[in-house]
Amino acid sequence: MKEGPSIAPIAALIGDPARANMLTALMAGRALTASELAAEAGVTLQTASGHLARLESARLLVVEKQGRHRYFRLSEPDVAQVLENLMGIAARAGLARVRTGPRDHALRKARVCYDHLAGERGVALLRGLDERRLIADEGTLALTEAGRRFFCDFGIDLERLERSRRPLCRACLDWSERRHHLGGALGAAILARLCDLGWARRGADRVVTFSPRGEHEFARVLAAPLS
Amino acid sequence: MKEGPSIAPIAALIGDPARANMLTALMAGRALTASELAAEAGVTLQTASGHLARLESARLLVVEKQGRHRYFRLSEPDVAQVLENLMGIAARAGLARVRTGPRDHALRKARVCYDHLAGERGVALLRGLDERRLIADEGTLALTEAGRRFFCDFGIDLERLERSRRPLCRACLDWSERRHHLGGALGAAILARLCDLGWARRGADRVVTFSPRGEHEFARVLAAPLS
DNA sequence: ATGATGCTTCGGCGACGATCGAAGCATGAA
DNA sequence: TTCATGCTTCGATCGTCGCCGAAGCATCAT
Repeated sequence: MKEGPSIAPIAALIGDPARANMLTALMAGRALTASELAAEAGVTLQTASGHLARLESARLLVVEKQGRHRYFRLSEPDVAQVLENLMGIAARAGLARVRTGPRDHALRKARVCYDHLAGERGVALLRGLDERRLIADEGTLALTEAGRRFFCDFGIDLERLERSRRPLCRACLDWSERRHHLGGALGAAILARLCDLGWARRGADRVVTFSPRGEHEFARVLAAPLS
Repeated sequence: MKEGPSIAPIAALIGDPARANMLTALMAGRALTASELAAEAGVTLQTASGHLARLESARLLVVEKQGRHRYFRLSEPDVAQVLENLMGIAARAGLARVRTGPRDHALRKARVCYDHLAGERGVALLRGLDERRLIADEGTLALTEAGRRFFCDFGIDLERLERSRRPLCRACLDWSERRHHLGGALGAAILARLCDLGWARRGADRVVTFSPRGEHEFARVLAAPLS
């Protein structure tokens, strides 16, 4: 009846539990096969196949064929962003999952949000960069001169990041902490570097685990103490 | 089966056409009555009543009673942001509304995105502020010293804005332009000031119309030429 | 070839939920 | 009080869509 693109079909697509589970699983940033996604969603393969076809034709997912496998991943970062935003709203509405096991604790501590660090550690990272004046948070985020030097030393190729179309720093709202963590190209690069250095490791799911030494170094040079 | 808040119920709520129409109507930032929303959605009053009750209990909407009327509005800016993000995805999926009338053109030109300016003019505004070095866009947005002085002269109380919890500048993705426009507290304040000055006027729907003089002044002191 | 694996298509079943008519309950006006 | 308006609740209907079993295609291995 009105104007603008119609959001209902897209939202309805996300609104089915099986599809939502698949999309959530893909927020870890890895590409998964149809069978894996069927298991994640708790449905049979033929049901999952139908769902995936619909998600793909709506361009929420893109597919890559490799032999007999079909690997699915989220098509664009903004899809991940919508999902993360929805989690924030769901958390406020009190729609936490019933099964809140030990993994849930690990998730709140440190997890992958599409391709950057989220959870307690993600929030501590942003606060640490702010307190160290490596990033200026004047309502929004910008790299300082000191920050520029620091990240070059830290082993991140800023020039390459800036040539991409993606924003360098982006404040991303954390559903578990209700505060911002660092997204954008820099956020992704930092997580990648943490893994390269062996300070952290990305698990099969979205959980990020720190090594003892990594935890120590992370707190020393990057993060703020937990508040 | 997994972890984190479950997004499916929230997305399903947005995924019904009637509810989506109501939410879209509320993106204009005004509070509307149940009857008005029923008309927007094209359903009877009793159907709308049920929808609204569900949207409220999920905290997507808040209600305010005034006499025999119940005024509904979006509960938080992040709800509006999810809706705008969904529009972006829907636009990419090619789900434009069938009825693309003259109002659609007006909407693409200038519209309200929750409480700030969007559309061609909104994008031109952000680009103009950037080119004039009033806002620094180093991957993300921050007010410069020159910008701080400018907006004080322009009649915006920056100190008040900064005391609020809301971010001052925020890049908001525009579904029609596929580029960023300015949101956040400053974005909202600028739109309000444009209306105070008589340069622009907010219509009953989301359309923003500029006066001839307002259009001229807007282009002179704020916006960039249309690219 | 033969079989195994990964995935898709088809058909039918079942359930959830969107819808509206009718009745009920408030609030405000005369 | 009496009536009108705005909204909610109830009950019943009906369409849509998610689901799985079974069969059909691909691709790869032997």
